[in-house]
Amino acid sequence: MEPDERRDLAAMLYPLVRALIEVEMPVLATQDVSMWGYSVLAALDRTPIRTQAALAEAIGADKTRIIGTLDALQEAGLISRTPDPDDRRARLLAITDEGRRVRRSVTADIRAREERLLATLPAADRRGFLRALTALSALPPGELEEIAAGPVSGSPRSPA
Amino acid sequence: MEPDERRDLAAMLYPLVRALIEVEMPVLATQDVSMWGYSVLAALDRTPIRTQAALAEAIGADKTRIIGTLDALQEAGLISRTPDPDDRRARLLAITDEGRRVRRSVTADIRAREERLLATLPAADRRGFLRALTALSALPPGELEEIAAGPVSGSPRSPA
DNA sequence: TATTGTTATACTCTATAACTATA
DNA sequence: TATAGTTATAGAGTATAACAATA
Repeated sequence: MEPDERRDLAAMLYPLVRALIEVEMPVLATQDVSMWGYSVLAALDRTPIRTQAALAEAIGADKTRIIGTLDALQEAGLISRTPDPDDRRARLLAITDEGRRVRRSVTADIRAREERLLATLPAADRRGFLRALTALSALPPGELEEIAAGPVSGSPRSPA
Repeated sequence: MEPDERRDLAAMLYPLVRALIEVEMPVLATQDVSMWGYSVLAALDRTPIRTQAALAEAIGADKTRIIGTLDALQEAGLISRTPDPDDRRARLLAITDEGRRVRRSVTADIRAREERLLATLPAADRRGFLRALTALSALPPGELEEIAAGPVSGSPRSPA
């Protein structure tokens, strides 16, 4: 048996995500939200956030990059963005009822499409795939790279 | 039990590929090849290809996009690019011995890093993950999108 | 006329730096 | 002075169109 006759993970995963994004696009279009807009709605549906920078970090984006997205979402009434009375520099971010409705609708549609895909896999592989994916994506930022880099020699504490 | 309490596949996979690419970058740098350069070497190591357009298609790129990559690879002596005597428009593409060496070296290093990552997963999940990933990435282009879109009503043949 | 490879152009996405308003 | 948000600028990556050589 040659168990290692496989392509690199990135080589397999890269086209896969591109295809999955293609799948999501028409769903997002029906509700007039962008990919990042949907990502913001999903994050705020889990919990409100106190600053835009924290939100950007939470969804793996840049604080300058999500501003247009937030403008559009607010304009569409899907999120609220109110200055914090205690610190008027910050903007308190929360999802609205309408935003929640849009988010739930999009998620349900995407989930249905994903399930059709996953249904083509053997049950055991499907379970393992989802469990592995959940575990890997739950790693804190940078942790995956560190594990891949391997164990370091020398004392791990007090570098200077 | 609520088996569906998970995030969207793309939401989990997107940061994962970004992290995996981060992992590959330093490895590629040691051999002075780009991501697309490595992709080309991997494709040509499987089989020589008769035209640049076919190569581009094989690695999911655009024929105009890989030209600079091919220039660099040829310049570095990692591939050969000779006009086809039978059709002087076409360029016969093949990997060189040196290209093969570079490719093998990069793959071995990347594989070692990936294995450290996969070692953090339970064996059953790891197997399922790799099997599912292999199956999904083996789908012909566009097939995944079609499966996700679901069954169509109406006669599937002779659309016009 | 059609095709292969190439070059030129534009468009999208992202990253960096500079600016404002609050603290 | 430091921080949250914003705007402006530039860079990378990608897609589209036009072009030269060959068939």
